[in-house]
Amino acid sequence: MSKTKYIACLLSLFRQHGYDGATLAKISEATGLGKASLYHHFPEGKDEMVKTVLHSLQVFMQEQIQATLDGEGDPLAKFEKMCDRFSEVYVNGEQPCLFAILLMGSARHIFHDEIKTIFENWIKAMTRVLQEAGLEQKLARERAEDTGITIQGALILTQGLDDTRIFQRVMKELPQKICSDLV
Amino acid sequence: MSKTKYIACLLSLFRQHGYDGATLAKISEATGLGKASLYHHFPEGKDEMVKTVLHSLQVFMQEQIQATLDGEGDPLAKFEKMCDRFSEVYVNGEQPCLFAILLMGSARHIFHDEIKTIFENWIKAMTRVLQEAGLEQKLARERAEDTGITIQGALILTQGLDDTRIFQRVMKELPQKICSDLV
DNA sequence: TTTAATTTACCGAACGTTTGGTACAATGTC
DNA sequence: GACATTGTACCAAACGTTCGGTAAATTAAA
Repeated sequence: MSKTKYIACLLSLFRQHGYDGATLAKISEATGLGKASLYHHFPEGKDEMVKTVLHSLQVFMQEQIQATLDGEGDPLAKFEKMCDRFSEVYVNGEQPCLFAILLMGSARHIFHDEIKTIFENWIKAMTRVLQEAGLEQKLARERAEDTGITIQGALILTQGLDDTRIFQRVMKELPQKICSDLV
Repeated sequence: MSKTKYIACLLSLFRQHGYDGATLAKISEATGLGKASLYHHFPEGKDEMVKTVLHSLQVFMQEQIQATLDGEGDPLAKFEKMCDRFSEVYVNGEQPCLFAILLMGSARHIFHDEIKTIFENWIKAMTRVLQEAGLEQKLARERAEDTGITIQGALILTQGLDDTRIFQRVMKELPQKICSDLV
């Protein structure tokens, strides 16, 4: 199994069980790797596994989300593509967000800086789109924040009410809502 | 120390450290009770502690939030009062939401039903207000959901970006946003 | 009103289990 | 032969939980 496969496996485990819940025993079983092998690939242990997963998510955000936002096309099309990507990632709200899981977990302080950077870059990319579309700096930033808030909140409520229709509805309406008053 | 004090102490601990992070050792230290004594007050252990805290939060939601929404006054005033209560509870976004913490944690399945009920009752109460204000059933329900989404999302983003101004801004704007087109 | 019985609140010490992590020899691969 | 990879065995520390038992308050019986 390749390193990429291991990372995908780890991401799945951490999303399912959280940081504390994803024990080395479970990780060992899911990857098919013994403990010794896990420590061969991730010498610094569990924290390194999480950081590796976070790094791969940072790359995903850069290559898939920010690239889309910074690329060609009208704002509406960009946000629609962004929402499509997130719908895939979160499987229509069925799966939670690893960032939220880590932020709400016992090890939040260990990974906070990485997550903060990822969030900040994401919000900034959205802000840029809205500024280019004619929105004043402050308003653009606020609307970008509101977009992030909506997606994260929809994931929480979808989990809480156990109803993926909520996430699906929100993601369908979101691009229009962001761009409704743009020129 | 009274049972009420213990519950407040437990709530604080679970919000700070999460379900797994709040170990019996920490709980023992924070409450001043020995581990064995904790099992006198909560015979079923840690899970019972969480369930007791959840029950107290359910009471809070009923007496403070739903009572406000079901009471007298215009919709805007009701939602303003609701947002004020949440601003207190979450200390302007500095503190996370226990529901989100539990939903994102390893023990989510244990407490999911309780949280679902609390969420559902909250959303329903908001829906009622918006229906009485003239909104059609489906639209009222969706706007109530969006309100819950906004609050939960604001808490996540505030934690992630480590900036309480986000939560404060959102909570200030939210009541107007909900009621802007009501008769 | 004293005394006996019971309940309530509490705790130190230990339980068995699981945790993340390590040492090292064995195996595969170039 | 050299080096990456892995299985086996092991560890100390921490986990939630339970045990046996004490001190004080409450209730019942005399």
